[in-house]
Formats: sequence, C-alpha cells, structure tokens
Amino acid sequence: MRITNQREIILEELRRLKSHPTADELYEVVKKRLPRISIATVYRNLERLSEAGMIHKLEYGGRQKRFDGDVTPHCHVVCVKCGRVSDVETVPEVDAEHLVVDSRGYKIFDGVIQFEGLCPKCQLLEEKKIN
Amino acid sequence: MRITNQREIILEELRRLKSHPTADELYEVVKKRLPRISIATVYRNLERLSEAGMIHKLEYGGRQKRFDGDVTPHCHVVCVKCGRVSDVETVPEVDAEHLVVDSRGYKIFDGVIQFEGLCPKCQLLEEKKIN
DNA sequence: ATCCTTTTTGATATTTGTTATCATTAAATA
DNA sequence: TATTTAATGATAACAAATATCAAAAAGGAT
Ligand SMILES: [Zn+2]
Ligand SMILES: [Zn+2]
Ligand SMILES: [Zn+2]
Ligand SMILES: [Zn+2]
Repeated sequence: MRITNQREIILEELRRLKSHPTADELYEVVKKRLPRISIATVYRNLERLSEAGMIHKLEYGGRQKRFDGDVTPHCHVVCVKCGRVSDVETVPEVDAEHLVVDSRGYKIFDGVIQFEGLCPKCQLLEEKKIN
Repeated sequence: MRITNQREIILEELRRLKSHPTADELYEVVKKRLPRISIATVYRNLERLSEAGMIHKLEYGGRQKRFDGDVTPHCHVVCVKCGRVSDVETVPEVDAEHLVVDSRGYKIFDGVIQFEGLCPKCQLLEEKKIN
C-alpha cells in the first residue's frame, strides 16, 4: 500500500487520539493539517487501513462506526447513553474458544468481551436529573 | 404498552424465528399474516419492544440491526462473511465484572462475549473457491 | 350506545452515514 | 521522459432508519 501524505496523516492522528473517533470526528482533526482533504479520502483510507490490519474498525451500537489506532489486544466499554467508547483494562485474557460448548457449525476465530456501562460524563448527568 | 394486533404478531413471529432477523426480513414474514402492514410499523414496534426489554436489539457489524426474541442470557457468533448471527452455547458464565481491572471511571453494567467466525454455508463456499 | 382523548398505524418524506462515480492529480515504473 | 497505476477531491447515489402527519383504532367516561 502506497504511503501518501493523506494516508500517513490520517493514521498518525488516529494513533494519537485515544477516543476511538468516528470518521467525521477524525476528519475534523485531520483537516487542521490538510485543509483541502475530502471526507471521502478519510472514509476510503480508514477502510484500506483496517483491511490491512493497521487499525481496527469498531462496529458497536449507534449509527456511526468508530476507529481505533491501537491494534494490540484490549477490550472496550461502550456507554449506553452517548455511545462513547473507552479501553478497559482486564485480567490476563481468557481464551474465548474454550468457553464454547456448541458453536452450531461455525468455525470460530475470535471472541471479544464487550462491556456496557455509563461513562463518567453521563453518570454526572444522571445524578443531576435525580436531584 | 397497548397490545395491538400488529405488535402481537411482530412479537410472535420474532419469537418463532431463531435467525435473529433484520427489520425487513421480519417484515416479509409478518406480511404473510398482515398483508397491509407498513414497514414503519415494524421498525416502530421493534424499537418499542426493545425499550421495554421484551426483545433484544443486536447492533453488530454490517449495516443492518438484527433482533432477537430470546431475552434469556446467551452469546452470539457473527459470520464475518455474510453477517449471519447464531446463538452459541458457552460454559457457565464468567462474571464479566470480575474481569475488569480498570474501568476508566465507567460504571459497568454488563459484559458479553461476542464471537466471530465463519458460518457453515460460508465455509462451504470457501472450500469451493479453493478447489 | 355516544363522545372525547390518546395511541397507533400506513404512507411517504427526510435524514444520515457510508459508498460509488469520475475527472483530475500524483506517484511509481520503464 | 513517457506510460501506467493508484489516490484524491467533489459530489451523486444509496440504503437503513427515523420523522411526519392525516386517518384509523383503542380505551375510557358518560
Ligand atoms: Zn456517556
Ligand atoms: Zn481501543
Ligand atoms: Zn456466513
Ligand atoms: Zn440469540
């Protein structure tokens, strides 16, 4: 895969951010360094980079996909209110395949534990609503 | 929540199906019993029923949301090729909260293990491609 | 039953995130 | 340098989901 200026900066900025941004959030950040870049270029490169395994595409709930520049194995927690995604530190990995008793004929590659919760911001909002 | 004929049949058919259908797949099935029903009614009721906890909304990869009439705790495997979703039988549940070392300030409700694999149909297609 | 209020429905328009198209530009190769 | 190949920017097209709204259905009061 060719290393174009746009591709390099998209990857750089995604790796810098720890927020698991959506394509348009990343577009806004990248635009500061490349004011003429098109949103299509951002979508295209995120797709290419994730195919190449250089980034991760996160397809959790909510409308928009999110992206992660950190490809080392780790778990995520998704806020059920706002959709924010954060990394979660877990105890040394449980091998997912050993948890399966009947896979219904599927050939299983991978198992990820995905947590659901309420982010700090949304917890504060909840408290205010009650009072 | 009012029990209308449409709502009842949507719930009935979703519970009968074990395929975790998309809204439009379920629409096609329900239409056999209610030929005049609108797709909007299906979307609306799936939303209301999932808010009420009577069904589950599955928001895995792929474009379309899927729905599950079985709300007893169980895990899913998603086919990475075709997006099909099936139930997976696992060993007696690991308590997700105990796996978390640092939740980054989130209040964690739930942790589900989501498996990725290749469904039987797509395994056959892969084999044919190789030969 | 009749009247009134609230909820739901069907049809369809709108929104939204994403993907496709295509002429132009940039990069790689010979 | 010329030729091929890939990437870009602008924007159209697409598809799933949601919003709108008049009409119909359901429920409650009298
Ligand atoms: Zn939140
Ligand atoms: Zn992450
Ligand atoms: Zn499949
Ligand atoms: Zn299921």
